[in-house]
Amino acid sequence: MLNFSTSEENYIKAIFHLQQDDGTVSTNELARELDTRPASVTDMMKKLKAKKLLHYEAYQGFRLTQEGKRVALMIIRRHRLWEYFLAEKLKFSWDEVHEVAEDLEHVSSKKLIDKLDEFLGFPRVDPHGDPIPDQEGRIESSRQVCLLELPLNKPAIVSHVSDQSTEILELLGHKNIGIGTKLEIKKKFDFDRSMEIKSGRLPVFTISEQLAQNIFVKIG
Amino acid sequence: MLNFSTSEENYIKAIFHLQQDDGTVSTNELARELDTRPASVTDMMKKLKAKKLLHYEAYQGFRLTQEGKRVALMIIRRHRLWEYFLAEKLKFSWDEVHEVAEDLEHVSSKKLIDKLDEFLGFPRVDPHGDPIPDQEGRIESSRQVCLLELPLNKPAIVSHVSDQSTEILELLGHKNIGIGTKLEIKKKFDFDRSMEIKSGRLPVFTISEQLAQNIFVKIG
DNA sequence: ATAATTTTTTAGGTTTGTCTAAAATTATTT
DNA sequence: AAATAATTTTAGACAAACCTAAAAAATTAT
Repeated sequence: MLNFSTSEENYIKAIFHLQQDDGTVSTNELARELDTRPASVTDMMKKLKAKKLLHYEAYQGFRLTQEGKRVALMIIRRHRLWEYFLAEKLKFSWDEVHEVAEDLEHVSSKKLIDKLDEFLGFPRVDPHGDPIPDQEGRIESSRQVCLLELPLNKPAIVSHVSDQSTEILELLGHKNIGIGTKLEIKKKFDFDRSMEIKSGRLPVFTISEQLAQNIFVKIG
Repeated sequence: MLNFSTSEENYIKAIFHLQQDDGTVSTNELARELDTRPASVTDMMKKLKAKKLLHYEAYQGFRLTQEGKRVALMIIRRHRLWEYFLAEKLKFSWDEVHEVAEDLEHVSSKKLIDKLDEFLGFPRVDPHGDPIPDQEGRIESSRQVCLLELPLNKPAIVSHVSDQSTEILELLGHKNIGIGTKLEIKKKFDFDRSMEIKSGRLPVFTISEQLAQNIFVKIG
């Protein structure tokens, strides 16, 4: 079990997130995601290829090998366990955990992470509703659907918010939507794809297409 | 409040430990402590001087400025809080916590550390008996004494072990000595400065001068 | 006080991870 | 299919943090 630098780990994680299933990732895409330059991406891709973490031929894009995916899942495991710890034990608020976990995830002691997992009671999802990979890298694929696709009047539970910017979190906070919120769609408007939502005993409120796009729910 | 690299932090911490009170630290000393080369030390000393963390003139040795000490105490605070967390919450054994804390201590979110402190109940000493600096960098100076200086038949409590090598920890484990162990010296031999120790209801046992040198105790 | 030794610094090189600018390749338009 | 545009890679630099080997300064011994 090799060890990787913080930088290498950030690249691996970003590729994992960009390549859903078997898609291929482009240099520009990855540069944008990591806020770096395409030339830097190419340099790193060569290094990760040499370490057999990537399938990569010049100009053809890249995707993780099995080994690369395994490494990515371990980084994600660390990240999400720390997020859970920060929210659950240290009482960090939902929107603060990500940044701190970005640092903690690079501390790579396996024993630390497995003992943390045990201490936390083997949680299955992090505070954003994302599943936490187990020691073997296995991940629970929960059948969740984008709020845009949720049928009218079907109760569902918010399980994930894909964008994690301060702006979206502020808006969600204002509308009292968070992971675990139960809601249903009362009306959809074709004109701007906005929708009216009913949640608990709050009065019905409206959300925009852009917002709905970033909210994912689990249906019973 | 500036941020420092892992490497800078390790140098700062090592200097703090080598300069008790107002002593000055030499290039070779520090290189030995950090397992690096004297030339590398000189490079870093220039950098830390430029950042006003060090008093340093070529060939004259160095010591931390007030600001340097403040930074050192914050790193030590992080290190010891994580050690406490690892031992107390994650059930790491005494001799495993140091290595992992070496990594965790470089995650520099102040909020993280203050919340961790609170979560742990504001512990005053880490699992090795070393005091934990508070948010302001204040440290409890407990009046402890080296076992070599403890008078005969005076009960004392083990509060600190200065060497933390696996070898010494193995020996201490074997003799059932740990932080918090109550003991007293029953006999001292001038020939080799070895001593006979009585602890709890165990039979009297002997320890060498080298070992006694590394054990510190608190006297009632 | 001078010579020998030790310590410390300088000079110059390496690796990792980044950058800019230019060249090569691929994709898109006309 | 050729020209234009976009993407990707190469070439060459730079900063951080380390190294070795040689020079400079300080210390110790004669």
